[in-house]
Amino acid sequence: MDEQKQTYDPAAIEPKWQAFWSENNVFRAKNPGDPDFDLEQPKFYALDMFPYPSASGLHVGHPEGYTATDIVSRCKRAKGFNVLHPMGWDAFGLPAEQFAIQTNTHPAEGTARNVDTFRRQLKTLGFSYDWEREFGTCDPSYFKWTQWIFKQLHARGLAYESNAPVWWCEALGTVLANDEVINGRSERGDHPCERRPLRQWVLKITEYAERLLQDLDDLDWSESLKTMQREWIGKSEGAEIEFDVAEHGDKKIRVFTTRPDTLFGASFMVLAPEHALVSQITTAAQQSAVAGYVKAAAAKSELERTELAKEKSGVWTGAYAHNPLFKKDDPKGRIPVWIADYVIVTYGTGAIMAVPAGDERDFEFAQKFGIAIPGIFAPDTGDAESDRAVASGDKCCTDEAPYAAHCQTHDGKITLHGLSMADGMRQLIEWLVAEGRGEAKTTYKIRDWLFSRQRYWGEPFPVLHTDDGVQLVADDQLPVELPMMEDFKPGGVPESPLIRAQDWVKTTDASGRPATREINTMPGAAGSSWYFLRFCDPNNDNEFCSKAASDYWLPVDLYVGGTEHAVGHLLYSRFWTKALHDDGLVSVKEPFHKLYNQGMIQAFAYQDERGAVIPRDKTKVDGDDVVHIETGKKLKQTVTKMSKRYGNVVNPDDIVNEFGADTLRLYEMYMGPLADAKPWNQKDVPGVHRFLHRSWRLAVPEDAEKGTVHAWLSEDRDRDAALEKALHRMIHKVTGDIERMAFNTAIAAMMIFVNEATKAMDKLSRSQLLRFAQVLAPFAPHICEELWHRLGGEGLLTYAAWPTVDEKLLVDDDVEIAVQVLGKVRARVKLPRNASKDEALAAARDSVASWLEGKNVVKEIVVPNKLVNFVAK
RNA sequence: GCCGGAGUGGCGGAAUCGGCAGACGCACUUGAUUCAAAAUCAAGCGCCGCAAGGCGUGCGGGUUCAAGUCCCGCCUCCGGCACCA
Repeated sequence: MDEQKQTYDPAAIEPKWQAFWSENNVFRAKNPGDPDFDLEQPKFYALDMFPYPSASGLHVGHPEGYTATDIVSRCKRAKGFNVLHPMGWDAFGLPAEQFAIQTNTHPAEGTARNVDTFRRQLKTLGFSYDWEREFGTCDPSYFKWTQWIFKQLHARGLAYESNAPVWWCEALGTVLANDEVINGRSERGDHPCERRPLRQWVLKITEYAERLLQDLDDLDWSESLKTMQREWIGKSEGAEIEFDVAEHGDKKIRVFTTRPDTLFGASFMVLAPEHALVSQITTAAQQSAVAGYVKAAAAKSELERTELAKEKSGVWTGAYAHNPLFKKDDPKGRIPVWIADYVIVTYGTGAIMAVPAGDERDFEFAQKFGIAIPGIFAPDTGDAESDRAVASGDKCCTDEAPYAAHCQTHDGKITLHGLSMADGMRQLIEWLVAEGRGEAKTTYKIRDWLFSRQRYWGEPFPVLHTDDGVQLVADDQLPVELPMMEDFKPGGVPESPLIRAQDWVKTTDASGRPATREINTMPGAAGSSWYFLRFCDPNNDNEFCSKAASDYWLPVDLYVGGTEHAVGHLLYSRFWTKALHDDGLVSVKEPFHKLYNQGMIQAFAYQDERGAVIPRDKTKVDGDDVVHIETGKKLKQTVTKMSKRYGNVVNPDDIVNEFGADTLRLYEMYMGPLADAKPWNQKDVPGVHRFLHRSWRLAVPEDAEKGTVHAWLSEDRDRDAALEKALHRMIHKVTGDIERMAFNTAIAAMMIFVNEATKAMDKLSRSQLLRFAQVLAPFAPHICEELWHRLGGEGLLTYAAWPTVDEKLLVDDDVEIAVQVLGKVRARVKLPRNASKDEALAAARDSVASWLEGKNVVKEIVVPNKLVNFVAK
């Protein structure tokens, strides 16, 4: 075949096997309809969050998750599964365009180059992807179907144009969705954003809010991620209640509350400053104060509004509302209407009833402005001072508390006293409904998905604007491709650069009438909302994905990636899947069954006594310490995110060049639990590299004259019983650990085996080494395929059946048990496995005789095959 | 403020069901090999103590024959949410 070196040489064997796998299409996944497809074979779909191909290339964080899914994929393949393990590129979007502007190139060019780099880097790592399924979201053959799906959403009324206020980011020259704006600043670039009413395309994700919430329960996702989605969806149950505005006959204020039962304690109302009623009900005397407050609130950025949240502010409108619990002419029901910026116009009805005795914010507000705080809860703490305060309303009581006796409707029909909170709410809502004053209501915080951007590098909408309104481009005209533009920079106006491509914009509709194209483009998350579906059937020109293919492959069995997509991509993908399901286009309701979040790979950094991180090139190692080169002062080790600024970024290419891909894969899996954040420690890398050398030496002699493999391995022979047991124990451990994604302990188990085998090297059999190579292969595939080949394993290791474990070999004949006196280990004794209780006690008592001398054993605990504990006084 | 997760040697981490804390790796120490170094191999390596022994999983209590693991109260760090009525 080729020149065979005797020492472990990853630089030679890794490219060799990568080429072999590629040329022979070893990792191709069979699809329904393929000639050799077998529907009986179980399937496994292992998916990575496909990367955004940035100009800086692969980061060590990428291979962390990719290695994890690759291990599972290779193991499943060996266990007889038909495995779908694809890779592609999330290639449309802002950063590519930003980079193109900076470097004065076209984003298509830069993206293609970056994709080439990523592909090359990933291929050197030996991932078992089915590269025939590769695509990028910016490929016309892909975004044709992204546009087609948009049409399906539009047909069902899930896509609409809106003029509502949206987040506009001047620096990025585009509008952004809620999940892309954090505290009023853009997630990407940290630029300030502001609310502006602009015509935009919006997707009606709110229609799916309840199902997106309910269906979370059955997913195998971490609780923290589910919590993030639940909080984002933000469901609240309660009621809407209608108040008349006094002296304004027909004017009514509707409020949303989660505690309608506390209506008895409502002593004022608050409208958001932007609320439509404000200008209508404000009295002449309050006109200027109210106008001033509204203006000031509008000028505040979102950030200022939340930052200044500590101190309540507000202005009285001069108007009064009437609490429907009281008779029309009862002055107790007459409560003032205020405006304040702690009430948010976009949530609920933008107006609240304020119950200072039951809500901390309302309490704070009432105290500051001297508004009445009517007590509505009965004392029950037993603490005199506290009880007095609760009863009089001097204390806010936000927990569930018994109602006061006077909580009774004016008609006497409802008395809350003695009821539970749930019953109180239910009865009061019933009363309000009967009175025509309100109804039960559920609200959600989630807003519809802002789906258009004023940028060039995205999917064009399949939309034409005509005098008659919006028309969708016919299916046979898809895809609508981007026009080639020299200058695609965003303009200063909130309008897409595509407006300058007038040749493209001006067109005709199907019947030849003049039309203009939609000039906004879709957001980056459009293409990533269904790529997992396309991977099932990526080369289909007639459908977005055949039903047979998606029925077979979906849902994704294992999805691995970072938490940064918790409320963006992961929610949008679930939404699109449900929408397509409702159209009968896919069978599943959820795309990702098991989701695993990898932790971030961090790096060590060094900080001075003030805590400032000193860049790596300004530090040096001095004995056991790391010191600042300029000052010579000792620095303290800390852990940070990898950052160019600190000079502690690790490039995977460097590791591959120095140690090989197998070492990189193994090291990243050995660092610690996949889900944990953990620091890269360059000093640990040679440790796993040594392990591979030791593994290699189990098979290959250093001296070429002694042969390709050790003489004793040339043919099979009797297996050494002790090694066979150690091997079975190891295989059992590794198999279970892969199943529970505990790769670090799996590797530790293999190290233990190699250590044992090294000590009795010439007792190893060929069969034992072949099986060892098989279980190591998912982690370090190249070295194992090479060992398999050299040892004369049948066919390719990749498709060799996973070794079986003989349960009988997992147990020893003798066990060592710990002997404790009063819970402290004082001796160990060796006993036959499953020795009787008496036998164990007798042996144990002898072993700790000196500890029991002069003492009275009052109790004896025997845990079979583990320990004996004497309780002696 | 609220909701999660975590805190174990010099470092990364292990302990899957309440049953021997520190697996495995790194670093370090000693020895073998070597002219020497690297590599490799062998041994040691939680803390205090000459030893016997004692102490030890963020802190303080508790349950238990037995607690890193369970309960109560705190501290610190990380992540998320945050005037959402």
